[in-house]
Amino acid sequence: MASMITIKDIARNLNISVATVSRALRDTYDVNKETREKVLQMAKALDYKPNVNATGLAKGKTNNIGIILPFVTNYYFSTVITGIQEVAYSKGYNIMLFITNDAEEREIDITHNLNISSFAGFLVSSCASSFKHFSEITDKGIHVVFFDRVSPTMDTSKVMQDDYNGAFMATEHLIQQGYTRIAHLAGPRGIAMTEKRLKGYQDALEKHHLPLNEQFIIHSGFSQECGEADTQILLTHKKRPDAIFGVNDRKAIGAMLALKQHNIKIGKEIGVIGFTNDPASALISPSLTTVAEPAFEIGKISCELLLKHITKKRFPPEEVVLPSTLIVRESTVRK
Amino acid sequence: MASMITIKDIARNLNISVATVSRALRDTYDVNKETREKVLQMAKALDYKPNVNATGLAKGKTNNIGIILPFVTNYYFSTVITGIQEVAYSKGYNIMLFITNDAEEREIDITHNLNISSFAGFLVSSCASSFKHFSEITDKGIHVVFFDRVSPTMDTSKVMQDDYNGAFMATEHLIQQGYTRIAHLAGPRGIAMTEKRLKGYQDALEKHHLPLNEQFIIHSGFSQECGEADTQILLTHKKRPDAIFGVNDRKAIGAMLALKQHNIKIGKEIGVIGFTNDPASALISPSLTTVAEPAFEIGKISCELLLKHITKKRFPPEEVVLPSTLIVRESTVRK
DNA sequence: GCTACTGTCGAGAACGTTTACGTAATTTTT
DNA sequence: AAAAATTACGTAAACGTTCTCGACAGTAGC
Repeated sequence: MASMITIKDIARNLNISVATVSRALRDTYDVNKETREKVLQMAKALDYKPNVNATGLAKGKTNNIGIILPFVTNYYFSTVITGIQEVAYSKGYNIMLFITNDAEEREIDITHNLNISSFAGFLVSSCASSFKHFSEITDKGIHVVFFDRVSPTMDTSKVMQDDYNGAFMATEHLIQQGYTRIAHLAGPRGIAMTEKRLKGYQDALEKHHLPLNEQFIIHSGFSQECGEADTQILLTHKKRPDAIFGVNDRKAIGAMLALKQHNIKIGKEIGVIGFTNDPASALISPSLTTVAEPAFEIGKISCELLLKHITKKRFPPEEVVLPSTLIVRESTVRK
Repeated sequence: MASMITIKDIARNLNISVATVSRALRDTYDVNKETREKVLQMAKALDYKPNVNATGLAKGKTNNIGIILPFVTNYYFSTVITGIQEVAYSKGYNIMLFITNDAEEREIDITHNLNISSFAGFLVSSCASSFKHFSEITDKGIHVVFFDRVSPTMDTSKVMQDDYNGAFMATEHLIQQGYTRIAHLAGPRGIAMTEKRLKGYQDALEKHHLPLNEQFIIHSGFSQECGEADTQILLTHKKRPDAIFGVNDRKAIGAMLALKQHNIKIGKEIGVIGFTNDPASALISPSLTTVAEPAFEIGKISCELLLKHITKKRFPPEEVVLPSTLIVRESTVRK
């Protein structure tokens, strides 16, 4: 246990009280600028760093923000984290990372084991179907901002990409390319994001008077393996789809792998489109058409909103929907 | 400020002292098992969660481990984090994330602004050339374990993949495939990892009596863009290389993109090999031969070592080198 | 010369825990 | 039956801050 420099050391060296040192270090009021100078100088000389535990205890709040999300090993979430970290760092907040592995029990376990009062707030992308464990947090006055996989019911700020319009654009793009039998590899049921993308897909079909084939909609997890397996199922139908819209790039890439196994020409025979703009989508061949999500922006804005909730007394919840943009590549060109 | 349940509430409800409650909650000694039962029951009933700031203050230590690394948006680091998080979570430790953006000043800034005594230890992959800011941490008795980009001089535990043998294997594989003019897209100078992979490359050439061409070794950053730019330079040489060994997959992928621009057949005309086994390496076409790093294992073992340092009084530093394995794909097959 | 400020500072309680020490009650030893 | 040891618990200090009260100058107003 290294004996750290404390406020007392500064006080003793300067022959003043700890109260004055504390004020000099933080406020500017009620302290002579000369003594303030001396304190700051001494603090620097001794390389004083405030003890965050003591500060947290005394003030009843900290500079920690907790991030709770399913994974960190994918482009979208890791980029969101980078965005969050960018603003958190610049404002002097530290981030604490909690990974749920996309398992609801783990998510609940994490929130229940947490001493939530030692957090300034939480940024979360939930994999749960119920949000009770989060309302327990907001009930105690700790702010939560959701991103991506948001709670449809809770009255908090939420930040997300435009899932509905992105899916609509994706589907409409396929239609405009001449595909008519469009399947959708959807996400797990009950997640708002899944439903919005599904709705965008359905509405685009309806707008263009294309029939809605229930067999062409398969719900499963978000992984590449799910996309691959689901596509194998789609290919068993007597009347195959001629295009596949993946709820995300990984499922779309899984679909492409399955198609390649069957020697089906991607684009020409069956079009494929994804969602995310994972760097891999540009590298795979044929390159994958996709809908880009502004992941970094989402992280940045989520964190900014959370900090506003933390610092402003009354700041009403906001819902921010960031535009998604279509990126056309090779996997949806017909000729 | 939500009034949280404290140890005092339990004590008052049970008509006992806070000391007894504290002991009942933590130790088993010096407390009757009946009262202990009652305390645990009451704690559960009140949904008591210990205040980590108070505990940290009183005990002079915490359960926070800090992770300091260059990026989070790539396969390797995000997988390492997942490994770290796996063991940290199971042992009740929380992880605090610091991203340096691969900038030395930022790394130094982070360590200097930290109240390091509020951490149990640090897990770091450094982008710095000097390690003074880390020895300042270990000098205060806080443990640091390096992974991947380790300090060559500091006496701490270190965990890394076998960079030398991996690079040696990669180069030898190219030689065995019949490539003779092998270039190396190296990492930044001064980083131990860069030097080890470079040495493996050089030694493999030497073993097989191939000339070492200084023009075929280019040092630059770790990004895909660097790999692409460096390859453009390589292609201007009168006598081009017939194979390229990238210090990591991203640079190798950058090389592939450059080669594609020149309509050079990858594999047949110029072989390409990477290092990491980024998922993208399997998706790009032709698929990229690479040397796989056990990223998850590295995270897991790093964290385990750190926890041993934290919990055991005298636990001497260990250096763990995990084997790298060659994964042969299409980018290095000649015919 | 008296009151009323204003500016600067210190004393001390408080935040929620842990822990060294003391003590009373009980049990064991002799 | 007295002495010693053990068990179970409480008291209070400590951890490093913050913050509410004053205290005490000095200044200004009358």
